[in-house]
Amino acid sequence: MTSTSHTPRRPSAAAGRVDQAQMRAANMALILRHLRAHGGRSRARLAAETGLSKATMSSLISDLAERGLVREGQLHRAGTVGRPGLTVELDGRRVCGLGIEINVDYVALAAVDLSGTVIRESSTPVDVPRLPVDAVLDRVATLVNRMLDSIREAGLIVAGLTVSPPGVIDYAAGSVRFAPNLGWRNVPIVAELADRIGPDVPPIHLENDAKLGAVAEYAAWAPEGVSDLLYLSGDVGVGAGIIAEGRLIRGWSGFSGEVGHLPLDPEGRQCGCGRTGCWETIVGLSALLRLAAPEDDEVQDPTRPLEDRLHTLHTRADAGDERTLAALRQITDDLARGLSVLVDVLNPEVIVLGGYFAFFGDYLLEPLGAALAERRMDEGSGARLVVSRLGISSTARGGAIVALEDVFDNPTLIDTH
Amino acid sequence: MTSTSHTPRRPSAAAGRVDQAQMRAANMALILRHLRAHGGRSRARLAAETGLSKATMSSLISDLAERGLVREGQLHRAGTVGRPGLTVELDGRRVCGLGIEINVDYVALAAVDLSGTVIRESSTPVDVPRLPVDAVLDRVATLVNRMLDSIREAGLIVAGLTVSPPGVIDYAAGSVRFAPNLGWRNVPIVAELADRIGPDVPPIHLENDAKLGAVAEYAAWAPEGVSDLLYLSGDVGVGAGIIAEGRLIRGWSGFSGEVGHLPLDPEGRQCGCGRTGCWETIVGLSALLRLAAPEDDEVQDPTRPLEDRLHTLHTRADAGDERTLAALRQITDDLARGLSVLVDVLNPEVIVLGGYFAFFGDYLLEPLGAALAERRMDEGSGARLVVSRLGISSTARGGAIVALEDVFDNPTLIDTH
DNA sequence: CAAACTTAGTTAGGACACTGGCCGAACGAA
DNA sequence: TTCGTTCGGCCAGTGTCCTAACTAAGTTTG
Repeated sequence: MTSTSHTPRRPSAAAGRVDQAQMRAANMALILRHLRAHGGRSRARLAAETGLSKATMSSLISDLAERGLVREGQLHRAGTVGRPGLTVELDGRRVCGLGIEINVDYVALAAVDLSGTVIRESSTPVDVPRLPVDAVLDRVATLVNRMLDSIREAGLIVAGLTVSPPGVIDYAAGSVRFAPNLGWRNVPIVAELADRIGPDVPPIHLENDAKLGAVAEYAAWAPEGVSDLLYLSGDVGVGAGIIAEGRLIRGWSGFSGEVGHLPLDPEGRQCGCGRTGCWETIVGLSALLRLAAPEDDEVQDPTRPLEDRLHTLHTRADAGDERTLAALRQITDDLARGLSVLVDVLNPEVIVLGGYFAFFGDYLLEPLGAALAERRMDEGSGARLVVSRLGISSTARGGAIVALEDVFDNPTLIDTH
Repeated sequence: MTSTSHTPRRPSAAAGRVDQAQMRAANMALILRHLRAHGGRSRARLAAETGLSKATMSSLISDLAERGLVREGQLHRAGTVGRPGLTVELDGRRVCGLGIEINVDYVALAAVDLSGTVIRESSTPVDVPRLPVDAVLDRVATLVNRMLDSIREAGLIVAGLTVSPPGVIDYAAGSVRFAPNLGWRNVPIVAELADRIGPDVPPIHLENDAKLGAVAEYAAWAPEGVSDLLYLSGDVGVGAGIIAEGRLIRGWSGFSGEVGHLPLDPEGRQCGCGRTGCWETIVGLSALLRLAAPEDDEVQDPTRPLEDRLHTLHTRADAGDERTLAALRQITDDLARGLSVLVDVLNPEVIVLGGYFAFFGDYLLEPLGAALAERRMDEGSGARLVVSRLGISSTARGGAIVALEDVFDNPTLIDTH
């Protein structure tokens, strides 16, 4: 259990073998997922809905209860007649996952328990680019250890950690290949953190922010039956997370959804990546600020907190400031062009806008939706466009969920009390 | 077994339940896939490689052999000492799948057996747009019935059919929603064909051509460990098929990979779809012909067979004709722009060019590869660019493979001899 | 040339997971 | 109070995979 796992899962022959233990684990997993998707219900109803027999259901539920993953709730009157059942529901008091977002000027942590409740959350200002890598890792490890202690004191097991650095990840090596905004290059973050976290290191996963955003949003949409979702994170950089048929699509080497550098700007501005015409040069945060205000305007002052600056812009838009509104219109147009590409390629059912796009959702959503609808080739090809409700914490939250996913895949990973 | 299944598989709670029969079926499926991916080998080696015990392997193999899915081959000397093992390999003499491509001017059929061998192939000229829908369906059914009879006479079971119309599909209804080049609208093709094929109708699947091309190509690449592949079909229309982590990505309603209408033409030509600037207006077959020759040139003569016209163009290019070469260069540039979008979004390991792109592979491949490599953000983000070797039959072949996939998913669908 | 060794495949016994039927418990309705 | 319904537990039965021992068929060694 102290092994660090950071490689993306690949289909492999050995993994496919099924024996009785795995059969039982798979059925236990089925019950957990069913409870997560549809909420608490009686054993009898679970049996009917999953197709398992009542006897098996009783056995599996008592097994899950011994592991502290489910608990019995109140009596529940299903119909009008007959003996009422005892509600079985996910028990959040035993297991949680922990997500760690390392960003340019802060480190955010979020712990989510098995029932999906955020039980711990923290955000700590850290000037990452100015500090040596070692110092940052020490700082992160301290924050993580503190939270681990607090969680464990409360009697919970941490099923896993997910670290999310803002940059290009080498999954196989468990390292950050390149994080321009941090000034990091080839940092073996998984091994370094594992060394600094002790003595019991939960498995450490590594994933990028847009993918984790997609996971966090998908957790909210899955109960409604959505299985194809696209998450678009709007920050200085722009990235997408893709969920297809309920699974996170990572691509061959984890670079799926790198949409910030799609060549979509006909005027071909210079991008930080060295190429020209990248999408994020026209819809990224810098583009909004540049379009909405002159260089010496307060919203372009990097010493002011970003949230305040966005708030200022939003207030101006609300007051009818023409330049701000024009900037938002421009962003909308350019966003629509890129989104229409993503819709054509991926055909998602739901598109979730995150980051600063979410902040300006009231201005972007409607015209964007109209622009997309206009391009619709056919009923069914259009997507529902919504705004993230998770805010800044979506990355850390998604990380926690990814870590928990291991338990939902195989509940027997958690030992009996 | 006579039910027609055409809906895309969706994750569902009931499907997840595992019992002992499914455990055995899953292990049998594992063996079949392992044999398909790695070729014939002894029971002992299969046991070691899959993780199953030798005893279980013996039992499963004899079960599979009774169903006619595997057979014993020659003695195979693994090491130097010890008893030599008997090779177990896929047996193609019992089961096959049948793919049916309905195109504008022909209907192509391909039957592929369990071992991946194409055992029947046919292509029949049919002037689909000129004929009433009923007449076309009658004609298709006749062709299918004839091939079914021939296959069944040879003692094979047809595990399933896959029909591929060139148009927008309604999976849920099993119908062709709109096929502009055929003049079809709302044709319930699955039900109509099921009625006309008798008396034993295998399950009928429905899938579009680019997706089937991807499936057919993936079948060739999977043994090399590729699990993320993009297939790009180049015809008058342009479409993509996406394989991610070994699975065909259909999108929410089956419209994934509709890349022909990506807004990538800065000059914004009018497209048949009603919008402007669609990718296929600059890289589709019509664009090549328009760029390479004047309107009254023989290559633009629709009465000549397409293959001849392409051949003419290729000969001209070989002879150094400047206009043809310039056209190919232009196509290359525009193709690269779109492909780079797809690479950024999907991060495939392999990109397979099909259709007319494959025909001009010797001119397109190298400059395209260079253009993509130039845009590479990082090692690992680049994709291998190759040309399809399957040619025109890839759609029908992919259809046959899709039908066979049911057997690879659950070998117990095939009864004992 | 025969005994020892090595590897392949089969057989027997055991552990274990799901099923199905039966039973008591708990409740509403008559 | 009695009947019918539903919930959940219990137990025997079936079937799967696993381990271990065994037979089979070669090679190597003395």
